[in-house]
Order: sequence, then C-alpha cells, then structure tokens
Amino acid sequence: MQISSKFTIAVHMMTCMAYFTEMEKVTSDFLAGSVGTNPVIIRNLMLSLKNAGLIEVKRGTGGATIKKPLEEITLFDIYAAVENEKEKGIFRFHENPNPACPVGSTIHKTLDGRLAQIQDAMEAQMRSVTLWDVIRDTREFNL
Amino acid sequence: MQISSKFTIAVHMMTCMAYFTEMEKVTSDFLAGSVGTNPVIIRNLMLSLKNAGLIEVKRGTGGATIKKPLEEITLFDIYAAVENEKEKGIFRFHENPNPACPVGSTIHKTLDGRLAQIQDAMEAQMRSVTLWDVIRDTREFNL
DNA sequence: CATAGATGTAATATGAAAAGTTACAGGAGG
DNA sequence: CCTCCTGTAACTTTTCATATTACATCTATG
Repeated sequence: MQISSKFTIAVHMMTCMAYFTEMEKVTSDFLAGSVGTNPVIIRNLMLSLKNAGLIEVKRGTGGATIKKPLEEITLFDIYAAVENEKEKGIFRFHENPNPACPVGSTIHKTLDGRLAQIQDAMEAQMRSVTLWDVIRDTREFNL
Repeated sequence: MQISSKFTIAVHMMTCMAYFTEMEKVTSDFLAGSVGTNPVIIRNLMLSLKNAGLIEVKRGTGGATIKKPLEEITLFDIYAAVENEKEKGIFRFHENPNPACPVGSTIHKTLDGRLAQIQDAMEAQMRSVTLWDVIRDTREFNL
C-alpha cells in the first residue's frame, strides 16, 4: 500500500498559500480548484494543518495563511500534521502470528526495532526539505 | 496509508525457512500456521520470492528453501520481491492538479525528485539489515 | 501407475480505509 | 441582515488488501 495523497495535497495547499500570498484570498474553494478535488477534503486538511500550528485560517472572511517562516517548515511537519497513522508506523504487521511457534512468538521483538529505524530514516530525509525549497522551485518554473 | 503486511509476512516466512531448515518440511500450510493466515496468501508470496530468486520451491513433494546465503539477503530484497507497488513509489499523488494554475502545473516537477529521495533513504536503511541479523535474533530469543 | 500431498492459479467474497459528496450550522465583514 | 466562508457531520462511492473456495497440475513414493 501507499501513503495517502493527503500528504501531497497538503504540500500543494501550502505551496499555494505561499505562492499566492497577497495576490489572492486562498480559500478552500480556490485550493480545491488548484488541487483538483473537493473543498471539504481541503477544509479537513486545513483543520489538521491549523491544529499543528502551521497555518492560520480566518473564519467569516475566509482564507488561509502560513504562520511560520517557510524555511522552518519541513515536509515532515506537514506529513506529521495530516497523516494520523503516523503513530501506527508505516508498516502494517500481520496480526495473528502463532504464539506457539518459536518464530511467530518472537517475530515482533525481532522486527519492531528495525522497522522503526527504517521509518526514522525516511522521516529524517523528510526533515531535510523545507517549504522554502519547494516554493523556490515553483517560482523558478514560473518565470 | 501503510505498506501492506505482505512485507512482514514475507520476512516471517523466510525466517521460518531458515529456522526450521532440516527440522521440518516448510510447506505453505506450515507457514500459514506460523503466520496466522491463509495458505493461498502464503503460496502467492512464495511465488514472488521464487521469481526474485530468493527461494526454491519444490513441486510435488513440497517445501521451500532459501537459495542464497542469509547474509546476502537484505530486507530490501524481500520488500522489492513482494511489494509490486515498488515501481509506483510509496507516495500516492493526487491525480488532477489544475494545469491552468502555476502551482498545479508544476507541483509534480517540484516534488517528484524529493519524494524519490525520501524513498531512497528508506530503501537504503532496508538494505542495511540482512536476514542473518533477523535469524540471529530469533535464535537468541529461543535459547 | 495410482495416489497422496503439495504447489500454481483463477475467481470471487469480504472488509476496511481513502476519497468524494451533500447538507447545514456558525462566524465575520460589509 | 446578507453574503461568503469555515467547521463538521453523515453518507456514498471507490479502491485495495486480505481471505476464501475451488481445482488443475506436479512429483515422490508405495
């Protein structure tokens, strides 16, 4: 299986917020148009990003803005904000290993730590990319 | 979303093959009993592992054995063997970014390389763990 | 050579999770 | 108070992993 598209959508959203700042009011409808999905999907992700302290959302008048310097927001921050299965880990484990089998009874103890290390490596790489890197490329491509 | 349990099941299977070598005939039924799943699931995974050159499966008489030295098989080899979405990448991308939007039209160019790097980091860590490491722990836990 | 015990494989069902949709209450500025 | 937007619940649709059933095929062995 794959990591849900909530992550890439959220990155897309934040890229829009940064790119269109001061040019457009970035509402859920506007974002839905750019991402190509439903406004409610966007609103739910806005909630997650807001709860993580990454953005601010105005009620009434509407519109979302980024709350922190772009170089202080990493892809991992966005990932952690929207991917709630973060706690479960990215690896799904089969649920009924046989406790009467010497392998089945120890497979978790044997693998859990190593799987966590793999996930750590992935997350470390995510931390090395900031939203500023992404925006810079976007601007570059639109000169 | 998460990576399917095919991966951990396959690791479990190969651990059994190594652990029970010469003690038991390791058939799909035997493995299904240790893993706690259906024999057909096991057989399909055996196919994948066989096609990747990791194991040998006897027809007729039955039983699977590992074809390479344990220290030459890494978790990545097993992952690549059974996870066919390997080519698709672990990140799902939203499918309809708006081509008329400066962000929507460039988001793929901007992100694809970085997402690949993240996946590479994960795979590199997977390559650092061999089946021998896993078996050693299993034996350790069963002294 | 017949058979018993395995694998190879297709077809289908089941279940869970992601994504999309509709609907509406509530806030805020004009 | 009217309009535009967010917050949120409820429900549907789609997709995919996992499980199950069924059967053809292979091979060692009695």
